[in-house]
Amino acid sequence: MLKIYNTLARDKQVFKPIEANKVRMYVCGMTVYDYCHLGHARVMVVFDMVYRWLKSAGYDVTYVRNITDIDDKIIKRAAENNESIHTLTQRFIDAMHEDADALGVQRPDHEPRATQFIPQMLQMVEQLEQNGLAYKAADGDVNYAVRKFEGYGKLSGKSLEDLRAGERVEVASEKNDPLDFVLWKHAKEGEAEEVKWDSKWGKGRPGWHLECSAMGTELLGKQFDIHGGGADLQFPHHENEIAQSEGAHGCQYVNYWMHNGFIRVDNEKMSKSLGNFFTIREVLKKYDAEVVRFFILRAHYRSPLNYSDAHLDDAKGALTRLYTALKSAPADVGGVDWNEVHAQRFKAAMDDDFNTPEAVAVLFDLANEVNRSQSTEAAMQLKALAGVLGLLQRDAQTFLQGGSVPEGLDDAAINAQIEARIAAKKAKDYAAADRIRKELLEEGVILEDSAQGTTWRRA
RNA sequence: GGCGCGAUAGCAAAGCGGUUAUGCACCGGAUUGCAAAUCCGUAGAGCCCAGUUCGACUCUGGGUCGCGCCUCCA
Repeated sequence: MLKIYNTLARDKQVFKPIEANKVRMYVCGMTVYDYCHLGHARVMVVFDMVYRWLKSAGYDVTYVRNITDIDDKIIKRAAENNESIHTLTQRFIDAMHEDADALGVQRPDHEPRATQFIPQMLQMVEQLEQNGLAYKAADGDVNYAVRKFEGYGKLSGKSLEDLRAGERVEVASEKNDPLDFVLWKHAKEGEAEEVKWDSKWGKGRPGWHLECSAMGTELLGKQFDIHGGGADLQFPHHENEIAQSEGAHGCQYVNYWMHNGFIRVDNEKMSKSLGNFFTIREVLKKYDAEVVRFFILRAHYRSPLNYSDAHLDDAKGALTRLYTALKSAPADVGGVDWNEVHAQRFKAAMDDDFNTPEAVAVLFDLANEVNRSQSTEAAMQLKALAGVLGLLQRDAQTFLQGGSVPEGLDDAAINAQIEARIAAKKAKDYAAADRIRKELLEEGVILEDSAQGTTWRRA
């Protein structure tokens, strides 16, 4: 029985899908004006894990992760680069897919782009206007009248009074209430034609919050099961989505809200604005993508996760132990035997709000079992179980010999040295054998002797 | 200022009202020509102060500290 921590209830709740055996979930994706950083990697990997676990549990899952391809920052960046927003966003969408693929993130069932759902967005604004929740301001923007929506703040736990009390310095605004947010931004002079769409309120473009409500509704319906995103989206983004969708449709929007914790650097949130971010591709130059995925999954998705080379090194060492246990595992291991004791512990952990640290601990216990018993069944079970998390699916030797920086000596050179060392050992010339081993070690190659012969891996 | 989250061994990170989390590092042993890998074993924890309880790292209250949101942010 799966339990999910629902931000709306601030508690773990038993998961009950709207439609038996079907799950419809939506995750806020990227605004594509730059390369993805590690924080984006965490969202992608975490919800990929959720997606995989739901499917593994037998659900028919429809997973939507949107792409914001129209937004102030995109317009600004495109102007700076003197290129069209389409060229800009397409480039970063491609880059995002490369990063996601590297991290073993499965493609969502739908990746809607905001610019392809403008009619649905306008329709929603119209509905909100009819329901008395939207108004056109003097500056031409169409805003959402927050105070007219009962229940505003139910997700973030903020009341309108609290929000007003905590208000920051507000720029001069045409809003009826400073907390109102924009549904439709009027077009400004000098803006490219490609960022303007016609509407009954005049030319303009959609507000960010509106995009997700409209795309979610279009692809998943007025009410769906799970909505995810980073913890920073809880307010105002998700709060506003609720106001829009429930205000327009009059029914509950989402049943379970999930929010992942941040990646931190030196104990501070990694973000564009703080400038302390590392892009995924930057990190992948130094660390194997599976190490990064493992690093993310060995922490609970709601906990903060500090990024540093030391922690990545630690994750690499741990993953190496798991792969070492799989050295003689067959390539094709088949499915998981869910009746086996480790699998049951694994399932219990995953069903408890996706407790991947606990699930990973089970993997280590199973690795110990594999090493002790040399059982092929145990090895197959380990690989199959890890596969549920999108881990350990490569050939163990490939992983172990790949190393973080696949450069230096090539395989042939290493094997030649190993042969030379075997000859030296046969001749009882241990000084020569040790010298070869030491030289290889200096090249980052670690030798391991066993009854079956000598194998090597990269440090 | 308002709202929320967290504090676990050297580092990272979970569960649990009483019985080994787990990984890395450390110590002892097995194995090895010596290593590495592996196995066996030891050691090491729960921010502070109260309370509840036969018993609290785990529950309650109060502190302290850290982080996040209240503006675009995954």
